[in-house]
Amino acid sequence: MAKYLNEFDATMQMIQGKWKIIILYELAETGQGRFGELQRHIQNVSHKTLANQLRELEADGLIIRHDFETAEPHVEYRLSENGKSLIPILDAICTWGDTHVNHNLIERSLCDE
Amino acid sequence: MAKYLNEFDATMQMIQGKWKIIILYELAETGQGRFGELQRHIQNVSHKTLANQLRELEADGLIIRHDFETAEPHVEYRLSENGKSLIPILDAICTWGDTHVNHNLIERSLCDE
DNA sequence: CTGAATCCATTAGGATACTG
DNA sequence: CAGTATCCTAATGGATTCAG
Repeated sequence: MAKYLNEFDATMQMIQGKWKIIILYELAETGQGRFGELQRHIQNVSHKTLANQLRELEADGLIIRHDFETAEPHVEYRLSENGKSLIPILDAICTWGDTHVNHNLIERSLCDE
Repeated sequence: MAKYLNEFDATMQMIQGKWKIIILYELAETGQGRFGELQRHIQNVSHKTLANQLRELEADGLIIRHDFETAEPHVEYRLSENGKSLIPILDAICTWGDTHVNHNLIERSLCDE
């Protein structure tokens, strides 16, 4: 059962990162997006951080970067097949959180106020 | 689709942490374990870090801590129902990693050597 | 045995400015 | 527009020591 821990860690490395899943979902919904579009849609992400996360996602083979190499810089990102196959996993995590996490959060938020 | 991102983050917070999943799997396999047993079975984890991760898992409701309160300190940890319900998700992540990650890792390890 | 406290190294990520 | 470089802060986790 625990013999796939290396694969677990490798997968976690890929989806850990404050904005990576938001990026993946954004690309899953829109099909593709330019750097500036992503930055506008994903509020509060800094320029540098978005660039970092995109590079890591690309290095991990989850997204594909297409540089049009025109005079006016134009780059588009989209999900790779690997990236697409990850979406159901992300959905499963969201669903688990929705049914198991909320109550904990509510209890805690009462302590915070 | 992306409306559960808060739940995603909350779930990720719970399972991020260098040893948390190893702890969860260990408890899933053995049923329960004492602090010292966990430290022996999980090689390379420091005393403090194991204590930290156990406290966080307990605070998140994924494991249950039972203090026998005997003269000779005796504490056992086991999965809560929430913790058990998370195992299939972890398995799904492992399985995805097994079928999608390995090749990337192999390609990279060639670069490292 | 279990766990808390202190000190320290590493890393992620934000702010900003600069390049092509 | 897209990307890089520098500086800075907060959080993670390891080593060690102390306490019940």
